[in-house]
Amino acid sequence: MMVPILAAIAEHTRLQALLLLADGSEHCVCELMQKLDATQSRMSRHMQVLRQAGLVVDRRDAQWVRYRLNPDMPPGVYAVLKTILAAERGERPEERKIA
Amino acid sequence: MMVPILAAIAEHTRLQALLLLADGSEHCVCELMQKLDATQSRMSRHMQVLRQAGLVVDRRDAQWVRYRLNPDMPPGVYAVLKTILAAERGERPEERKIA
DNA sequence: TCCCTTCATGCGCATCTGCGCATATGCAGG
DNA sequence: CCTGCATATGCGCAGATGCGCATGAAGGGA
Repeated sequence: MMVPILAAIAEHTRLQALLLLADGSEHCVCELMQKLDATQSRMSRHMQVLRQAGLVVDRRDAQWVRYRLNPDMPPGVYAVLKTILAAERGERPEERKIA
Repeated sequence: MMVPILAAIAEHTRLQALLLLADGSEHCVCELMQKLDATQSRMSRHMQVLRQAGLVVDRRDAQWVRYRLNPDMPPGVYAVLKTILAAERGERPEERKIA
């Protein structure tokens, strides 16, 4: 079940976009493409991938499309995303055994 | 930093192999290929990908090569792997906020 | 209605990925 | 040595992926 989700996250621009969206607020494509130095079509397509993976949701707001983390993300997926973003930021995880 | 690691995990056979290795013990390629219904070359190559990603280590033992989880995996990577495997197993994560 | 901004998408291309097939390599036993 | 088992790897191929370019579609304002 996790493979498509992981594949969606396993790309630099998409992971950076998720880091930006992890502040909990909405971000339009134009903001994301500026902050991540991506062309418009590239950014748009990456957001489609994240949307199809169920990681983000979008909302029309006048001529903008606002993206945010999917608030209905399954708990397991949410935990995975949180852990990945923390690791990407270089944060220290809490201790625990693997098995 | 996480993208190459996530890309390594984001493939069905490799994720299943990691689930088997997560019992903490060593497994030879012949065992993995049988349990995962994979051909020999396919299994061998997948294990190379996991090894190059730093997720597993291998050891020669007579004519076998024993694979196990990399005991020197960075804590952040270890936490990510643990969370992904738990999610793949359908386990419930502990609660926490994302940002 | 016309124009501008924002975003999505069809198309073609270069590259990457995963695979099977065949072959090479490493090791043990006779 | 020679044979057999376990594993790695060169090769070529089919499909997937990421990209730029151009265009379409949706909405706002004069």
